[in-house]
Amino acid sequence: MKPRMAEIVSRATIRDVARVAGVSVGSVSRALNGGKNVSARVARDVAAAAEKLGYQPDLQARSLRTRTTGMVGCLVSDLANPLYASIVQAAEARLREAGLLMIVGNTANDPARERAMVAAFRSRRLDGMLVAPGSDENDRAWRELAAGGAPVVILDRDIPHEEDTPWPAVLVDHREGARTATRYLIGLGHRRIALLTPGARMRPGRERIAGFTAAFAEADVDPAGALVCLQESSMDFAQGDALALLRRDQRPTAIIALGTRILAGALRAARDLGLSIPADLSVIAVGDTDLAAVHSPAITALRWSLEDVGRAAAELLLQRLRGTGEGQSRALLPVDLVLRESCAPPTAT
Amino acid sequence: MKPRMAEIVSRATIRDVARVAGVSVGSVSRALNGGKNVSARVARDVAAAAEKLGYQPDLQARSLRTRTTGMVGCLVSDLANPLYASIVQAAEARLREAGLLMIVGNTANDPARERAMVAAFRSRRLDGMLVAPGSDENDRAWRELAAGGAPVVILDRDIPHEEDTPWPAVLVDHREGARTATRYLIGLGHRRIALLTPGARMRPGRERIAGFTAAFAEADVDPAGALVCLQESSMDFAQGDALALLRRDQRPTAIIALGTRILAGALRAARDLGLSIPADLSVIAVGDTDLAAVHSPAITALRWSLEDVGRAAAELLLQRLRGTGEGQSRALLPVDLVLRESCAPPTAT
DNA sequence: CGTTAAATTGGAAACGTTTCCAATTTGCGG
DNA sequence: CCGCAAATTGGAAACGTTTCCAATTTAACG
Repeated sequence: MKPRMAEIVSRATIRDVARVAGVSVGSVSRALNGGKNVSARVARDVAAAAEKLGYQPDLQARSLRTRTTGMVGCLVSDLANPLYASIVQAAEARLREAGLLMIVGNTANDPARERAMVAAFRSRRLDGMLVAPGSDENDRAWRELAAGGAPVVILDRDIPHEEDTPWPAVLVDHREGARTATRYLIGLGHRRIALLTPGARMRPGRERIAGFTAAFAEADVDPAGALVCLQESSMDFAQGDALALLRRDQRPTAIIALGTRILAGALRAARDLGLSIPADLSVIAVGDTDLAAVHSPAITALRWSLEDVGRAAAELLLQRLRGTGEGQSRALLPVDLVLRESCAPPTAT
Repeated sequence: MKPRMAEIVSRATIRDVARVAGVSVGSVSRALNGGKNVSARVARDVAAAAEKLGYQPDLQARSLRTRTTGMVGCLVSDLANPLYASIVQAAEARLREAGLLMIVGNTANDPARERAMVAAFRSRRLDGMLVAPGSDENDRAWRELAAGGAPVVILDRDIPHEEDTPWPAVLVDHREGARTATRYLIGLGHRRIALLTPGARMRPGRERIAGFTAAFAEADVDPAGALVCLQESSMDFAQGDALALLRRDQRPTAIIALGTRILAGALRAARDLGLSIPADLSVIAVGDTDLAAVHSPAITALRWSLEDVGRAAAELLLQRLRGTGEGQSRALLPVDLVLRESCAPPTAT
């Protein structure tokens, strides 16, 4: 049954183009894609016919034949978190540039969801994946991932690998960042510093703790002053903990707090106790959020480029997809300390 | 060439399952999908074979046959903006629940990109789309969109429509929100109020301005006191404008400021001028961001549920996809005023 | 002009499904 | 046990591409 009326929505296929151009479908395909081995006459006629019919190839069908979908998946635990959102955005930008579409999935740190999404990605034959697993623990999902054959790039996580070939990954140097921040505070004279960060379950937290304690060790300061407080990433929770912390006899004179929620909780706790920043309490934010930049006083912060993370991840993935020379398989991005108004030497107590 | 070695990554196809189960491919398909018209024996054998081979159907191939991809597109102008990120996240959650994958695209308000993405979505035969265009102006992209035949849901925009059938859309009642906030300030005694919001180019801005002026009109207050300041969404810019505004002879005694950046600019300007909040200046935030909640004093804010927007949009789209009864085609979500500490009667000047 | 190599072309076979259709089997009532 | 309807089954035709292969045309060269 040939298309009859304009109202029929069914779109022009390559066969229609072939008919109109008076050539074979094979020639149309060659003319439109390769451009190689096709005479000027055919090229012209095919172009005209395609134009006339408004032909757009069905990429779905092409995928079936070429075994490549032009789509990559991206799995994060919390899309609404500006941290991830910026990374995803940057990666999407780079991938789109390369003609790829990005499929997002929110895992909410739920391993079951992670597995389900990985399965969905595999079933849809996605060309590759960007993933930021909710935990470093060895999840069945990541074995399946490896089994799939599609290249995978890990975002700021340490996924256990079997042989001596680590996963391609984009990492942020949280350890060095935390070390710098801590050293800075110690240099100002602080001896009791609290680090408020979520889970040691994941690489960023672990690295930060390592850097934090390393700074104490190398400055030869009593390590008892290094207070590591593991947090859930909720504002109320952080506020409660921070309150308890600041009410102690020997309260910390400085706080290093992650992200937006925990930082916010710490700031509120300080306010509730009438502690002024930086006179009574120094504060460093981990992650340069709007909140840190805009707060009064402006909060000194550890900053790394989320755009770079996303872009680097996309780049790494593209490299794998093209299979060109492998290049290097990991990127380690630097963390800077941007000095603002929230740190000062501790007042003698 | 049959698969020979385990190392060959090529996956089991339906034909392999058929061979192992000793039935035809048609039966396998029926057994695995419909389940209807299939004998117990075949069902058992097929299930066993599929299990044994680790068969997973190629959804790409299925799409070709069924003319449905199980994927929907989502186009926003700024994924990194928490406003959009939360909406996208909520929509993704609902869609995944329904077994659909979501493809995201960042348009950066660039009409060319919007068109390109729409074309890409069409070529990939996506089942539907969620879009938040960068402007309400009638863009060629939206005509193509309509032409595609796939259902489209608009996020908080007014896209011109031709006949009397408006686009399905999820809208937020910014007008009523702005009206409530303004009325509240007028009730406190304010007579000169500034509204800092970006572009009247898009529905939210337009609606806010309408609600703002409506509140002045209905309270019978001199409309000259309603100062609408159109803003770019940049902190520095907002700060400069706010400074100029607050240095006027008859400076506003209250400010309604959008989002994070503009609000931040306004707050900084107030601080620079030594105006204390709320004694010298009342402030209302449009959008309940972390900044508003955490600032000292905490900022009274207009709040609406981004999750609801995303979920409603997904729901509307699913409804269309299922073609069930059409239901209603637009949702209007409420805006609340959450009272905090940043508003007070103006001091006599 | 004749011969051979190179370039172009048409036709058909994939890719992995679903679904139609005809053929076969099963079930049931008499 | 027969006949007929219903249920099940196998085979093949799509879906819209790309790509292989053989056949044809064009080009090149002596």
